Amino acid sequence: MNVNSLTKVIGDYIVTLFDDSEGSEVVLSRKDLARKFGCVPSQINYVLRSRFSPEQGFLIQSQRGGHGFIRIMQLRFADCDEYAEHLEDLVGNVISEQDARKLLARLQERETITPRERLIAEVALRNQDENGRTLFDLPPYKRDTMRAELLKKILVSLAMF
Amino acid sequence: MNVNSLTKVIGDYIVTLFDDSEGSEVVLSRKDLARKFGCVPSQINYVLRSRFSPEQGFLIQSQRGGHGFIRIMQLRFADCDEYAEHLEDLVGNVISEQDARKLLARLQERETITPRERLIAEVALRNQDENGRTLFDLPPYKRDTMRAELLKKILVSLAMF
DNA sequence: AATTCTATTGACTTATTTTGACCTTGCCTT
DNA sequence: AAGGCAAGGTCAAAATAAGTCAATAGAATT
Repeated sequence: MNVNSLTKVIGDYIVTLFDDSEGSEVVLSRKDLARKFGCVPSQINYVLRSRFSPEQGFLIQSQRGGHGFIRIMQLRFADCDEYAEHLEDLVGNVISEQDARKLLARLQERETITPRERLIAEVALRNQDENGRTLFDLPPYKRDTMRAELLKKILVSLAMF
Repeated sequence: MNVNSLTKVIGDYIVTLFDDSEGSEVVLSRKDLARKFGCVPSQINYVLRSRFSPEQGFLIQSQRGGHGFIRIMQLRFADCDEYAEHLEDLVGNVISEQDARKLLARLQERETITPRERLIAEVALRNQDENGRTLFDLPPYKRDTMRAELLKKILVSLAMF
């Protein structure tokens, strides 16, 4: 009983391609990849959509027809200001509890933040949320904007470090 | 159900999983766990909410759908309750901005927390303070108690040495 | 005895992965 | 230039699994 979904396996494989190639881009063939993992080609699109989106720091370029290909490029940032800006875009003006947690998890997985840093952030966010709910009786939308504010402050402060 | 509520049994079981596993994380399936203990799946959520919260030093990451899972990470040593109590005393029910900052600085100097961790804590505290002042127009005393609460939650969640 | 906190349950909701049928694009051959 | 073939793209349904919420039940506290 395999605990990993095919999507994860393929996603991990693509990440190893990045490691091996040491460049910031990887080119692959949808058909071949699908055959390699014994799945339907559209599964590859799903992997790309769910694991290599611009949100997650990747850009994808592809070509159909005879000599089709899929190119995945990893975004890089010139300086910490640019990175901070990217983070602010990522969070936006409003963010749900779930999305905030997912973002923190992703950052931790990528070793942008440590588990302890993530823990502090989560505790701070939860605390604010709880106060908003119980003390000030704030509507969900207000809490979502306040969550975004706090999360941005935290992440941007770390980006500068 | 004094000593052996199902919740306690399941919580203890999860703790044994931590002992058995080498690392500081455990991955489980809500459905299987529920079946193992003959309860409804949502009971597992209750166990997690009540025993494995970030405030208690755990982080939870989960995924729905096919190959769904629940991953619990333990970020502090289980037996620091004593020290945690000490921290609660240290912070007290009320703490000024200056004292909070001094405490964080001291902890950082002692290398109990890293500079980045201190930064997150300060950002969170300042953010809460500012909201309290500008958004809710809270009196200083209230802000001092809320500051103490947040600081304690953060420090206790790390429960460090 | 009343209240309040903690636990249990289940109906309903949301999210993720997998699969396949059908669509679009573009090189290449005729 | 037309048509064929070889990519890749889209979309939606099915399968699977977790989350939420509120009603209830049970324990503990006052």
